[in-house]
Amino acid sequence: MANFPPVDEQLAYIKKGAAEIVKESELRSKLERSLASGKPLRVKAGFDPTAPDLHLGHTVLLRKLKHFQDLGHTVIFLIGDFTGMIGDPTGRSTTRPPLSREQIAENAETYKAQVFKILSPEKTVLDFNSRWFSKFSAEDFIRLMAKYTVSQMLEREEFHKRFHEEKPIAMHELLYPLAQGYDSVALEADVELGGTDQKFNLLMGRELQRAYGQESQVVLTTPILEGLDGVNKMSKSLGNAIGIHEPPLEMYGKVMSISDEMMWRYYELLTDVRMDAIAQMKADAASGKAHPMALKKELARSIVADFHSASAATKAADDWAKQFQKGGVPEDIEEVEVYLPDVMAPSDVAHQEILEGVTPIKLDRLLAKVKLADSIGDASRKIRQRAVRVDGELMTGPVIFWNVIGEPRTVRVGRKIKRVALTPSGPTAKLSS
RNA sequence: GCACAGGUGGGUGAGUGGUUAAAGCCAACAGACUGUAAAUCUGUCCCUCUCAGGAGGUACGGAGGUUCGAAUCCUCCCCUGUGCACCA
Repeated sequence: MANFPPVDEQLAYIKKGAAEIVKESELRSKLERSLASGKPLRVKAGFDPTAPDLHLGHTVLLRKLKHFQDLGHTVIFLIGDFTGMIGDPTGRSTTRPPLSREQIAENAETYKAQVFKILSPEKTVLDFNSRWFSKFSAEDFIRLMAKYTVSQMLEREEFHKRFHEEKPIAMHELLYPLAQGYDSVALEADVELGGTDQKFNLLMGRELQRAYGQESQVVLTTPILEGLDGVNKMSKSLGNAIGIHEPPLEMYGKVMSISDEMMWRYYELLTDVRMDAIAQMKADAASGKAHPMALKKELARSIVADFHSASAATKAADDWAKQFQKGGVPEDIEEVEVYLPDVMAPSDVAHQEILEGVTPIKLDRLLAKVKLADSIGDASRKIRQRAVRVDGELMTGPVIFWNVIGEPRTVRVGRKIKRVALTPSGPTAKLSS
């Protein structure tokens, strides 16, 4: 197991794409020791058990973890099932309900399925911080709290800001950084990885390790990836995320929707394209030598291929081109069935004769029913805004006529498309894709 | 516990008795433009019904009350922040 690359080589590999390393000199000496002893470094990263839906933003960190694995070190993937009960004070004050054993186990499985798309399962140690915290007594906690001071805690920007804005800070929120920091003590971590927004928590690990008589871990932060809006960090709750489990077409489309400016950052953080190659592309785009769209397509293809397959990526590219560039319809659209009586117009409204097999349908209800609109009112507005097409035909009124027996029809609202079939009876809410 | 300041739509933030479903801004959504993007312009942005002209129902922390009429006034309650608290 003692076949580590030379220290300088390792350092260079690790530094690529890292936002900050505290401290690099310590990392170097740790690597030197590891090389000499043949003992891999223990590299830790913690994850919140409440959000097992990973998105591309998380993969920036995972990629960096992978790099450590590539170098032969031990990666500890820590699920913060205990700290999850506290709730990370980063961001909004959404109180999180404690998770049950089953939920945690379930989420852990979900994590594994997603994370191992990037990390090597056999080189990854999966752990839970409830392993040590469930045995923590009130006394232990008081001892832990005694290691840190209130003013030190208030140095944290999040707390500092809220304190001065006279916003609430709950006691338990102060415990979060302490608990997370203690994880490093319990694991005797050599290195901890996290996003730059976690810097405070990561540094806490260093302080606490020292306080508990251990050598301090090295902290490596990774940049926070901006979401689709190009401004805020990618986050599911902000609705600007690309989930790694999303279908190829959706993923491809979302990547295509980022701004040209963001494209470089995505190239940098989400692909293995080298920095000089990215710089070259940037120059080509600026000089008109390469079309930004073509470069973005390549980016989208690469990302989809990472999480699905090369063939899925190619197909997504074709479908996407069909749907958005040629105004056509991709091959695999979600098909939904709608129970006819739910959307049938009252007979007195049908100011035309009902032909054989043709039924008047309330389009606004239909759109709301299949979730192409938020509500009936919303659907009604969309129709007025000339955003609704059925089988490519622009809809201008609330009532349409539908051949009940016919094939499913393609309903389009803006960029969203679904194939809708009516079922005359039996509320079979069948979904397929 | 006492005193003071606050609690408005997804976010911010106006509004202190009556065209206020509630300004402005942001976000979001749709249309035009485009390269799919960005920028720009236009429209929409609580729910339901509608013959698409409109009609009705909810909504400004919660519950009552005053009034022809309340987000706006009164009472009680809940929540947040700040100050007071010991040395008598």
